[in-house]
Amino acid sequence: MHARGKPSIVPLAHSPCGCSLCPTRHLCAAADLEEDVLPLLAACMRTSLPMAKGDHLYREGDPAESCFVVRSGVYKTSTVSSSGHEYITGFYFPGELIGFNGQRDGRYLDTAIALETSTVCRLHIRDLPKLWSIGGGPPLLRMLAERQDCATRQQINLCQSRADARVARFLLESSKRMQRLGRDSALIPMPMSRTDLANYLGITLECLSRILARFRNAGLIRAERTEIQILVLANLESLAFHTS
Amino acid sequence: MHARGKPSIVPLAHSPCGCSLCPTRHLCAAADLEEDVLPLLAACMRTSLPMAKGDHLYREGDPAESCFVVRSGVYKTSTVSSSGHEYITGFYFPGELIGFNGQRDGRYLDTAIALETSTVCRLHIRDLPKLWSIGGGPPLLRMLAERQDCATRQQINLCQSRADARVARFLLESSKRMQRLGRDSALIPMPMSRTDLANYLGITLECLSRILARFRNAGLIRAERTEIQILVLANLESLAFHTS
DNA sequence: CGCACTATTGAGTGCTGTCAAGAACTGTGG
DNA sequence: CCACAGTTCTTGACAGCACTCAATAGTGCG
Repeated sequence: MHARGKPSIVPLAHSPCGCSLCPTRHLCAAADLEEDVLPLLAACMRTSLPMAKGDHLYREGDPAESCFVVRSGVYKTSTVSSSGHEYITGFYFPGELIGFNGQRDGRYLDTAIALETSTVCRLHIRDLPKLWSIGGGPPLLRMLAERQDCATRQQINLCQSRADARVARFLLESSKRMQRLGRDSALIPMPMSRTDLANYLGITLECLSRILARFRNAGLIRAERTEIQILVLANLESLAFHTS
Repeated sequence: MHARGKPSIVPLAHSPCGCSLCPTRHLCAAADLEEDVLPLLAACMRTSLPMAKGDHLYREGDPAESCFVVRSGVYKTSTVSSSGHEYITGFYFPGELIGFNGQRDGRYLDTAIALETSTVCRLHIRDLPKLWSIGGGPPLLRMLAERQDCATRQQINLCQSRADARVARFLLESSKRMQRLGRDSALIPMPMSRTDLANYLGITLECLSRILARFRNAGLIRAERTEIQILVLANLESLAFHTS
């Protein structure tokens, strides 16, 4: 139940981050701030050393002294119910906030794990006043609202009883994410296992596998182990919003 | 599609709120602040006049200049997908934050409607710095994290494919809410229609009706139109977490 | 190259969605 | 207080889809 697959807990040592030079600064709070404020923002944050696939950023129940913004790579969060079942609650790409739920009662409510070599920018909670004083308040709130919206969209997706609609919507959602990152919006990276994705989508592994096969046979996608290419966006969209 | 059932848009006129006298002050940000700071908190907020059942607090797409804390009554939020289908995204009881998603891009992402005679405390976004300066920052963040957690829990609930488990978990979740409000945790108010609840739970109206009947026949609950009484909590819990 | 893990494919059962009808409730007006 | 109409909720029958169990194929790693 308490799978301590890797030794390292919580982030690694942190080096100061040069927001001005960060290739992903247009994705996080830095996007809302003037160029000359970025050094001040950098003084509030610390960039982690690269974390390896499978490393824990934090664990459910750990004291929550920080929240994080993904700088590179991908993370997943999961939580364990009282019945012992594990639920994947989200995937996080660069520019996305992670670990804020710890502010509810001072302890993280989920576990965050890197899905590939990844880095985060760490914001210590005690530095929040400093962040606020340099005008970082509104951008932080914007990112919080974004995270909220992401959860709500997934909530809506899960209300669709049809499994193929869920998968289609996941692909469309991912496509928008890639577009936001300035990447090819037709090329969806799949760093997570099929098991994790099925769990996240509330369907079984077998069902997901079948649906991907169906999509592939219909010529809608080209599905590989670690990435999916969208070939016919329109058909995917009609599937995603098909009532019934 | 654009159902303007009621004339009044956004809140009604606001009167200053006396947080010190508020019967629900231990549920919102006021709970984290010292007694002598409450007048300062009150200066940041405005309490609405009572809103009638069916009144809109705000509508999807409206400019988002405020967020709200429910002071009394119940609200629901809903959003309309591109296909025109409506989704109920949440129910909000006293002390719960609502309308914050508007901070993502300055416009509300959902529509909020009162389910019974209700009031809210309004926080204007331009007053956020003032709120922060009196120490209201951390409590606000706590409430944001709470809202986030609520969405995540619902997301997890919807991952359960079994409809009876979803209903059982909704009842348990509601029970905890009542406990938090200091009410009878076995008495779940149902101000929403069965249609809205089924929508929220991602099942059909008929299925929800059948499950409630099944629970009732099994002696687990006493189901009325506007409230449900939990009779055997343990059995409900075993249903909620029954794997499969 | 062999092993362990992950992913795909197949067959059968059960639950939920759909369609349809009937019952109960709500609010209005006499 | 009652009658009535509209809405909301409950119950029934059937079909389709996703889950379960089971076996096979593929992948990554030592």
